[in-house]
Amino acid sequence: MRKGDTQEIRRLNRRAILGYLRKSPLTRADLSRLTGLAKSAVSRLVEELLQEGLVAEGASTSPPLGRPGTLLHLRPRARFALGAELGVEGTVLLALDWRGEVLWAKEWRHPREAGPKERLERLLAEVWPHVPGPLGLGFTLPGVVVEDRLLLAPNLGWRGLDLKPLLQEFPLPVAAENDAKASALSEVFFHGEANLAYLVLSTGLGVGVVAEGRLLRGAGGAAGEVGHWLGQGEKTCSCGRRGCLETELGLGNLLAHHQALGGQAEDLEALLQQAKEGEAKALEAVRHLGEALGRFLANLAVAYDPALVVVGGKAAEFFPYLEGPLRQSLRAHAFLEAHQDLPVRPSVYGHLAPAVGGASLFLARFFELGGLWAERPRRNGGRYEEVAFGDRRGLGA
Amino acid sequence: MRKGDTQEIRRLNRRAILGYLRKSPLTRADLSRLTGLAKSAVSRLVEELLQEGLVAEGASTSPPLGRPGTLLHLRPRARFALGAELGVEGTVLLALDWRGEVLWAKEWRHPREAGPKERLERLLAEVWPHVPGPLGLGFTLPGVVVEDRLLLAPNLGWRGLDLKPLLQEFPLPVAAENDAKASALSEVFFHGEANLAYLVLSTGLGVGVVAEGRLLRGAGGAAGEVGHWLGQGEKTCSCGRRGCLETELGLGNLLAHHQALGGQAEDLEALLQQAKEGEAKALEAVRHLGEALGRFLANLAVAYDPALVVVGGKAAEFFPYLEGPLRQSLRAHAFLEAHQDLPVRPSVYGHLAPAVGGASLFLARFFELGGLWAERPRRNGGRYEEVAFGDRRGLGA
DNA sequence: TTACTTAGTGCCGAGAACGAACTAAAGGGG
DNA sequence: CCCCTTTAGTTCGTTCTCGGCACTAAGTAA
Repeated sequence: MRKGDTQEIRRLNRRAILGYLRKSPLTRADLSRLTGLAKSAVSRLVEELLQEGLVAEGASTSPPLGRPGTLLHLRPRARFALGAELGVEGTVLLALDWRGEVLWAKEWRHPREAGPKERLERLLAEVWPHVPGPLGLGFTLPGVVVEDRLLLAPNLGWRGLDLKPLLQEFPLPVAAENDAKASALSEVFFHGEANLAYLVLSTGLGVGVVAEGRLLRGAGGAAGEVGHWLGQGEKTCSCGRRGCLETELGLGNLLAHHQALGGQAEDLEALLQQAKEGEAKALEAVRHLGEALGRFLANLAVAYDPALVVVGGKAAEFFPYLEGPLRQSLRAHAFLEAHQDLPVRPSVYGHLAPAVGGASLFLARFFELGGLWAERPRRNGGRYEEVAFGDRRGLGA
Repeated sequence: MRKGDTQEIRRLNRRAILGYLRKSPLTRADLSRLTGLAKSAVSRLVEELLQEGLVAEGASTSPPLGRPGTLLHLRPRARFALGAELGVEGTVLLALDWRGEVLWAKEWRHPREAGPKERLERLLAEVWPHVPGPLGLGFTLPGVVVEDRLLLAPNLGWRGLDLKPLLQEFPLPVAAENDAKASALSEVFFHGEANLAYLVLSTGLGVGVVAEGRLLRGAGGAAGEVGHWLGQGEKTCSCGRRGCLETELGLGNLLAHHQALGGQAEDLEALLQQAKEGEAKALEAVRHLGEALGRFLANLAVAYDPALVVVGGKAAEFFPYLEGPLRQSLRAHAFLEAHQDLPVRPSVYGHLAPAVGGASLFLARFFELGGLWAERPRRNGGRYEEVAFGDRRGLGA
């Protein structure tokens, strides 16, 4: 239950101003109208933001009548964050500014058997040259993450891992998050849709859900692990159970199905190439997957009722071939009319998406705090606390 | 993006004080420590609340050392709300105070073919004698409700209904909500668990999810319509599609299964009676349902990751017989270890639960506003706006 | 040149919290 | 019996932030 004082009011109003400026340049008068704040209050806060170098003055407006205003805009690269993905294949590290622009990115592969300690130490070595500067480092894992603990990551073969000791080695604030959840957050942060589901479909299947602008984490960080919905199948999943949806929809099964049709593709890259060339069996296998995905999306739609579904992971590359059958199947299976034309689009960041999501953890937090970063530094040793808005605790807390 | 001024500070701090007092009586000094507010600020706000009759002074504490404090508590029945359920069978109307105590309740049945206009007019007639007084009337429907519009209620046979014109007839603030969502809210409001799923299982199946104290509604109010997840079945659902989970788990199918086993029960009441008497076929049918429910809950757990599942609807009455097989099945099918012992319990309000949920819409809102009810009366004609905390819009809005 | 319109600043008052000093009310020890 | 310690609660002056009004600034139109 958050208490209020004058500093809290200042934070709320700075947040509002930065939030509007993030979308487009505005004059002080515009901000006063939009926020409902008095012009004098806006002027004062803007003056503060100018001093801090977060905001800059730009061109003048030329209205049909009256004195022209001075447009204010956020200064590009005034603040940025690092993001990393610890994926099954390798690691991606990048820097991202508040506009979502990737300032630089670096990737490396790793031995199959590399453990968490080894991989995080390599990451630490890569991060060192870039501090100080970034707001923080957010990194993602393909598994269930809660409060810097990794409960289970079947596709990495890791489980029950307390990351805190490793994270304390880093010379800047660090946060860990599930890959789908972080990706979902980056979508809402950069594209503004407050209700969406971000599907990560590669070997595994997971979804990050944002509802009313807030990430749905659940009590133990496991919300959205829909790859482990039990279906009618009988195949054994990497989690050890049988019949998980992931065994049907995961791209491993796409390859297997293609081979069962008599297709010749040794990996997904080859299969994708064949689809691009119009090879019939490849297209048929993809069509089959798209149909199953459409049915799955119909279930996703009634579970979370998103206004948008973003497809990420390796499946995003197959999207042009998946899209048709997927939409047709979704239309046929949707519960509500509104879901028949549920917008579905591929992720824009490609394979960088999870790392972008990681960085957006800190960018989102920065704007949530109204840019008051230096003034409240490193509470809890700099651990990131919450990205979404408002109290995490609710009515009964 | 909410702005802040001094009134907002006051609201936040009144909300904090009322929130703590709602749980137990406390002295001013306790409140100061808990909220972090200065003693003087607490005294001033408490004085205000005493004047308004929301809070009263009670006994003195007798600490081992120092001056005794005066305990403060919320005055029972100082505020209350009306709640109603427009169910398939009939209508329930009740009054509920902030402690969750049902002040009075009234129920009536209605002709099968009664339409929304007819039923709401009857409700209006029953409500008239009780106004003014209540904070508002929240009523629930077994269907998809968004912003006072009922999109679809298969089990009522209603669809695409704009309730606003009907609701404007009421002489107090009115809000409509899905039955499972409202029930879920009442659970979090009265029992304090911020992450839970409230299952309504009768003829239909739906779930209300609360995550971090906020109701999960989705973009179109359809989140949690899990009764319409498509499974492997082939039975035709009331929604017109085939294979909805509801056709498997709905209690209609329980009765059918019992009959298929050779059981003799003409309705659920009779079946329940037989289960109570230990009749083998009844117990077997219920066991079968419990097993399927356990599997379903494993899926629900990975979808929303609640810390608690509450079972409501007619199924709550079967809970003693469902519980064993359900837990066994859940344990066998759970994805995470944490979900193996996911607490599952029946709703405490019995068949009044949805109406209690309706009333809790207004009670929750009242506390969210820090008890500033009369001061912000009837914006939008008294329409209830949001129950959950903070901005509904998020990062990108 | 003047009237009008809109942008932005300066100043003061209001509301709220904070903090320090103070009073109130208990128990315990000499 | 008095005084000391401890905790509860109040009073009062200070600080912070916004709101509102008056005012200046900078355009267009007549």
